[in-house]
Amino acid sequence: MKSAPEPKPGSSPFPVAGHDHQACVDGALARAAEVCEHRGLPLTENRRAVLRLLLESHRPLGAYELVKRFDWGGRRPAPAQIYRALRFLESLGLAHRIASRNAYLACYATGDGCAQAFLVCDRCGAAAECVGDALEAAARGLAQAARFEFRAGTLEISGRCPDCAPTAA
Amino acid sequence: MKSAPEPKPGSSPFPVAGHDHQACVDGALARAAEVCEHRGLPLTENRRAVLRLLLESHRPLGAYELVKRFDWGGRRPAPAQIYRALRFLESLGLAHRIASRNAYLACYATGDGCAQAFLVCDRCGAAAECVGDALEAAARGLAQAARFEFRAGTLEISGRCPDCAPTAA
DNA sequence: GAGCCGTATGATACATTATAACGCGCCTGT
DNA sequence: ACAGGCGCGTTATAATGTATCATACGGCTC
Repeated sequence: MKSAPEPKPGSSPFPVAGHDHQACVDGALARAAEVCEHRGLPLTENRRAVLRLLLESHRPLGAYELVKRFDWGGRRPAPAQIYRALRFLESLGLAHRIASRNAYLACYATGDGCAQAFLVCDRCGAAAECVGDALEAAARGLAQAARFEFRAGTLEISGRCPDCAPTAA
Repeated sequence: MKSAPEPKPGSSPFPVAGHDHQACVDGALARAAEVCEHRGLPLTENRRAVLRLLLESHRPLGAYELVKRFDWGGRRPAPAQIYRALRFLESLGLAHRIASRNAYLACYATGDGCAQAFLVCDRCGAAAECVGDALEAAARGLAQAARFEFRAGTLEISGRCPDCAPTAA
C-alpha cells in the first residue's frame, strides 16, 4: 500500500481551497472499513462515528472534544467510550495521537510506516501527517548510533501552516 | 559530536556502567547556572532542586514523581511549584518534555538545536537525547515540501535501550 | 434450541496530569 | 520609604486518561 494517493511532491498535505471534503471523508471511511475487514476486526458504529468526527474536523481533536461532538441521541458518551475507539483506531493506524497536543488526528492515507511526522500549526491547530524516507533513515540512524533498538518514532513539528504563515509567498 | 568510542556494549548516549554520576550532575548544574546567568534569569533554589532531581534520576520523571521526590523539609510541594520550575527549565532548554510519556528529562548537553530526538526505552523507561544533522534536514525537508514554516520539531523514538534489548549483540 | 465464550459496550468511579487564581514576601530602582 | 515586578506558597479546579464491573450480542458447540 505504498502507492498512496499523495499529491505531487511540493504540494501541501494541508487541505487546499478546492478540497472536496465529503469525498475525502467517505474515501477514508471506506479505506478504514477495508482495513478492518482485512484484519477481521469490526468497524463498529462507535468506532466509525469517532473516526468520522476526526475525519470531518480535518484537524486534531482532543478526546473530550470528541465527547462533546459525539451525537448520541442527545446523550453524551463517557470518556472511556471515546478512548476505546481511539485506541482501536490507533492500533490499526487509522488515527494517530499527537502527543504534544493531547489530541488525535485521523489518518487519511494508509500510512503505516514506522516513522511518522506531523506538522502542527501553532496558530490554527491544523495538522498534517507526512512520511518520508529521509525521516525514517534519520530516525534509524540515531537509534543505531545509540545501540538502541528502534521500534517506532514520531516527529512532531510545530510551526505555521501555509494559511497561517506570515509570509504568504 | 556524539562520537562515543567506548569498547563496551552500551556505548551510547545512555549512561554506561562506569558513568561518573556525581560529576555528570555537577557539570550539568554548572552549565545551567551559566545559562541562567547569561540570560539574566535566576536559577533559584526551587529550580535548581527540580533540575537536580531530573539530573540525578538520569531518566524522564513525571511531574508528580518529582513532587514525591522533592525533599522539602518533610513537606511536599504543590504541583504548581514543580510545573513552574519545569516550565522555566524548558524555556531555557535545560529540560525537555517527553510528550509521549508525560515526563520530563534533564538536558545534559547544551543542545539548543531546533530538532531534537529522544530515544525512550519501552521496558525500563530510560531515555536519551540526541541531535543530528540528518534529523534536522529531514524535518526541514518535510516542512518545506508542505509549505510549512518550521519552528521546532521533536522526534520521540520508542524501542529498547542497549541494556534492555533482547539480543544483546 | 440451550449453554458457553469472547468481544464490545454502557456506566460509574477514580487516577493522573496540568493550570488558574490570589496573596505574600523579597528585591530593586527611585 | 515605597511602588512594581518577580518568584513563591497555597488552594482549588480543569483537563486528560483508566479501572472496573455488569450487560448485551454474536458465534460456537452440543
